[in-house]
Amino acid sequence: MLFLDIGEVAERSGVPASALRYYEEIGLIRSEARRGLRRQYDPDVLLRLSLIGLGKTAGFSLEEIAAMFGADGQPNIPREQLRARADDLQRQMVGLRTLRDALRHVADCRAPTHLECPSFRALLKTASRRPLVYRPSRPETEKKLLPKRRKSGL
Amino acid sequence: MLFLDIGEVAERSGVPASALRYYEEIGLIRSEARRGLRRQYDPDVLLRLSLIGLGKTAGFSLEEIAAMFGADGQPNIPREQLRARADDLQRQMVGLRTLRDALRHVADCRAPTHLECPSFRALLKTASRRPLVYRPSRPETEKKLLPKRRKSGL
DNA sequence: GCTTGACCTCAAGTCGACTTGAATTCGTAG
DNA sequence: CTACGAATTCAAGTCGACTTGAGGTCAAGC
Repeated sequence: MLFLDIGEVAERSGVPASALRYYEEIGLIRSEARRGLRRQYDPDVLLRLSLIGLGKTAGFSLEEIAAMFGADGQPNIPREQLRARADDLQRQMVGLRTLRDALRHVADCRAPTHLECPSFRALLKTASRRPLVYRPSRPETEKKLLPKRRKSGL
Repeated sequence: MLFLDIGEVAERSGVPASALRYYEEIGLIRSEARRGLRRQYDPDVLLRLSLIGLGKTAGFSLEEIAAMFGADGQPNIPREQLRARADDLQRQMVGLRTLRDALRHVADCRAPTHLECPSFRALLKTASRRPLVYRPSRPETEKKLLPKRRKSGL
């Protein structure tokens, strides 16, 4: 057989079997057949899982990642979306750099307490109330792009 | 009175009243008194909330933030912890920069599909299976540093 | 033929940081 | 005095991405 058992896929991809079943449930991957009860996966699923992993590290949600695969199963990522995400990352980095510098400054500051450090106080004014730690600009997701739970894989 | 109602604190700080009650429940802030049932806050709570906001944007969990306040209520942030977090941010930025560049490259790539783009394929090898999107190095948090739910504020 | 262990399904639990809702209690303005 | 609105408590719900557990099935090796 050219098919893989779920355990095989899990081992080779590093994605736990429970996650694989979950991915299938939400239609993110699929198994090609069953042997008895057991899912049989096309080895291609490994590439797909790499893509999914990449999407995740890039900060896409599973729902967004699912939308990036066309009906043919080929990844179909709009270049504009990639650029937009790159710009998100850029903005995130700028914020992180500011924060990093401020933290370092405060760590080295000689003021007796942090509260007396002027740059710490400045930081309080500026850095607060700004969500910095990864809040990707999700265009209004109208729910149900993915059916929450479905009976079987896609 | 020099005290503030919860609504006042909410308005001035931008933190919803429900969140303020939650913060109090977990011992992150406290109210000084009650007028009838109503919490009365010392105006100092506003500074404290700024600090909390800052901690959040820096990626600390509420639990970690709570640990940064000494028993006296003064913030007491170990400089080493600040440096460590700055280094976390640094690492996070490096990863983000790589990812950003890769995304831009792929967006501009002339290969017919992303899968045929060599740098995309390279990205699959390297970027995958590496948690990038903010997973701060939490030293083993042994649970129950903060009692999950407690009867009253600290 | 029997055991073993990998796999199955389905429901429920987890985590963090809150929000929401229902039922109730007050303080204050009219 | 009464109504109003702001607060209160407590339990439960939310979100995303899974994990866990109980109880059941099945293919392969001995």
